[in-house]
Amino acid sequence: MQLNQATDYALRAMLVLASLKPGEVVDAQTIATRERIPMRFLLRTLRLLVKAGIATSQRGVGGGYALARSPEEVTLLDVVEAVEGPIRINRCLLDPEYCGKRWADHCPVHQALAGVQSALRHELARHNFAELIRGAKGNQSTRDSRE
Amino acid sequence: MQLNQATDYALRAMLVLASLKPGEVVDAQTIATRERIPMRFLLRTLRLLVKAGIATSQRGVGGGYALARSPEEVTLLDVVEAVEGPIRINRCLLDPEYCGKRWADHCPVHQALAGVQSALRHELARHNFAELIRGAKGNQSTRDSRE
DNA sequence: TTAAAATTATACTAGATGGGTATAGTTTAG
DNA sequence: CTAAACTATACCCATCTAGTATAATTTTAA
Repeated sequence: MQLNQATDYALRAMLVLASLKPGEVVDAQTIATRERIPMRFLLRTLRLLVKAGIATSQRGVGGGYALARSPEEVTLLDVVEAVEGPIRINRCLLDPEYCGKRWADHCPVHQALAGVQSALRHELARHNFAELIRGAKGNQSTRDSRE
Repeated sequence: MQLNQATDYALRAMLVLASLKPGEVVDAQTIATRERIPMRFLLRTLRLLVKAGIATSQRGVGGGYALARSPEEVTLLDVVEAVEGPIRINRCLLDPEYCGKRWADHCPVHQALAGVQSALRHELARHNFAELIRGAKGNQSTRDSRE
């Protein structure tokens, strides 16, 4: 029940991209240094973001990366699913084969988890990168993560 | 971003325990057969539930497992954390060492993820086993998990 | 007091995943 | 045509996952 390291790096890289001035690009080495991310690992991760269509890349001299759309239009969910694939909280939600066969649709565990998964995805989709770069001050969620 | 198989088994085992009449116990073999769970794996998983204090066990002839409290008082969150340990969506939420050192508290990614994690835990805590055994009909969440 | 029914406690294993590195290739500006 | 950048695979090792194996302990009851 944890996001992997690539996703963490991707989120921080996206934060850098979201801060760029329009038309500007930033190269991977700069991101790697600023965010203390292993270069080769970052390159692979950035490719996932490009493939998912939330970042763009330009090769050659003076090339680099940028956001594919405005920061408001990119959410945490976009990044998480770009790196890790679609969120499936339980494999029975992905492959009905796992759902005990007998119940399929009317399994109460399945139903409850579907609701939780949906809530999780909505929560991730609520945060966009415009909000994030505006900064953490004035954050609407002050609840302790430990509660 | 997925619950592991042990958790899935635990949830289904707990569903069996929640259906017991007061004073009744059920042995692991019965659960394993009914829920198609590998016996030895189930035994280990049940031990986690016992250690976490949400199930009780009784050894010897006629022994077995039961809920430690009423079904209303056991939530999905209890089971998930009993099996997988505390939910930490990102390791930076667990170990500040990972949080880039420079920002610590004022990292916007950290803050947003803390909010998401909190929402996830609350959502898991909303579902208890009394509700689950009452059945999936009349479920309050009909949202498609794919949305 | 012994046998059988049950849980407990470790230890092990094959395969997958996670996090990272290496090597080689392609595009592009100048 | 060269250097700066991204692209594409392939590889590596440590940890995790899911499951199995072996042995011990507790309890009931014949």
